Amino acid sequence: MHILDGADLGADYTVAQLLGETTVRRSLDLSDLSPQEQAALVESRAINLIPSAAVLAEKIEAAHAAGRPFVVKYGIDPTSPDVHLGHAVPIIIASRFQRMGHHVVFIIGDVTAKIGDPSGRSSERPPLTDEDIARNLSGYQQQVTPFIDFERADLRFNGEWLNKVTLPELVGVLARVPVSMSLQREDFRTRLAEGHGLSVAEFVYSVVMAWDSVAIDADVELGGVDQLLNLQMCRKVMEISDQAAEVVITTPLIEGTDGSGTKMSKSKGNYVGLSASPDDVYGRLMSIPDHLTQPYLQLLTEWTDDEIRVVTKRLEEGTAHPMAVKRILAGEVVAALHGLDAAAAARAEFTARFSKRSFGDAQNIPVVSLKDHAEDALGVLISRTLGFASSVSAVRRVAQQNGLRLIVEAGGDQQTTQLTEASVQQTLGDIVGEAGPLAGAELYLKVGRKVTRIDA
RNA sequence: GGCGGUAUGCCCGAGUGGCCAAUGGGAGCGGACUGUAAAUCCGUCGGCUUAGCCUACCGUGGUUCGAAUCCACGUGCCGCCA
Repeated sequence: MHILDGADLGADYTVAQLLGETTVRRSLDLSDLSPQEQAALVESRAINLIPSAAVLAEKIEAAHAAGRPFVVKYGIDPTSPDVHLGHAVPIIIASRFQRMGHHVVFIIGDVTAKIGDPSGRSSERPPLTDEDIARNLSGYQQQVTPFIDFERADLRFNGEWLNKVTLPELVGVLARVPVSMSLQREDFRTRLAEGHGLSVAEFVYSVVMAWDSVAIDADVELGGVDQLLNLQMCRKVMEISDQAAEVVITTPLIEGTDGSGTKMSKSKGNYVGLSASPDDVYGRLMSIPDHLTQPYLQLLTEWTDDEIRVVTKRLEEGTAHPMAVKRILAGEVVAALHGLDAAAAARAEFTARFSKRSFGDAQNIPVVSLKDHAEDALGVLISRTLGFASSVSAVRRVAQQNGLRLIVEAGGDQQTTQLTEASVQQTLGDIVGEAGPLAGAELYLKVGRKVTRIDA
């Protein structure tokens, strides 16, 4: 994108133009790329590509020559109802395969979920029930819809074939899989060494999921790097079953928004949910440390390596502001999930609320009606009604630490009054009353970094 | 099945009869500084009608003027043996 070279990356119109271009890309047809170009495009975002990009290109060519669909497998573990940006990384690769004209098959592990993928686990995890699986799956498809065209993809439950596997079949395959292959895994060895449980079911998990690859005769399988060992087992089992081993592609795990160096995960709270609101997605991305901007751009957008290089260079030279680039990233992700208009709106909201610190322009602030809550004690209102704090004591603490403020905004002017701890017990009506006459002014209540508007 | 160990606040982890709402670290929260950054510094971190009161150290009973701390039983987890 030529715009990246010279333009002011902080300007709204530049960003709008840029996002417009990348949005077109997200649905761009890639089927006219040669097999080699396709392989290279995929390789540029992968950590492992086993055995090689050349083999991937050959397989694409062979499928084309034989007039059969080229099958890309992606396994969904229906263990959590929330999908976040970390999951989006391989999904985006799947989207590219789809746009290259290939056949993406999502495998929903209804049977394997009952075993529980042991990868990276330090202890056994509880198996899921059928209800869990159904609930988790229902949200999944909806959440990845921005990336995947489900009209053209397959969604299959592995119970379809796994429920029919006979014991002799299973034993037949297991007999040819060396135990050492699983024992080499560090996570298993650690668990055994530390005396944590490891069930035989978990031990053969990878063999069971490999059955999926055999069942659909996969050409390629995608997964996060944490899946590498499982994916290699898929290759092994396909060979045992006299099929051509699939090409394994692993994608990086993105670091969490807190910059702690650990991967994005729900349990650490350092994630951006795909179903989050535009403002939330934008805000969470703005809070990532600067050094994550570049990897995020690479893994979550359709930017080319060249484009990322241009921006990185400008950052080093100081001709682009780190925050401006991060705002573009935030816009990219919001545009992907919610569309261009939402991205522009989130950008404007962010500017109004945090950069100009004028709340009048901000749209999505919670509102409290003075009429309805005049008799409510402030502390109760903030903790119960607004949910800004976990308890009245917490509100009290914020007040003690000068975080509780009443803001009167009239025209462009702001007047801030610090509220004391005593006011936590006063009613909202009394506090507003003390602020004096308010003709034509807007009232805001600030609790730490959270804000609410008070409507007369 | 036998023997031994262990169980503390969101997490890790001190505390072995009163000075314990409980040391320390992490997370969280607030303030300063900023780009709602990051890093840093300071503060805070059970609840409530907050100079006070209430509920808490796996559960239930007990000893004691007084227990997170001692005893009994139960439960979970861990180790060794079978």
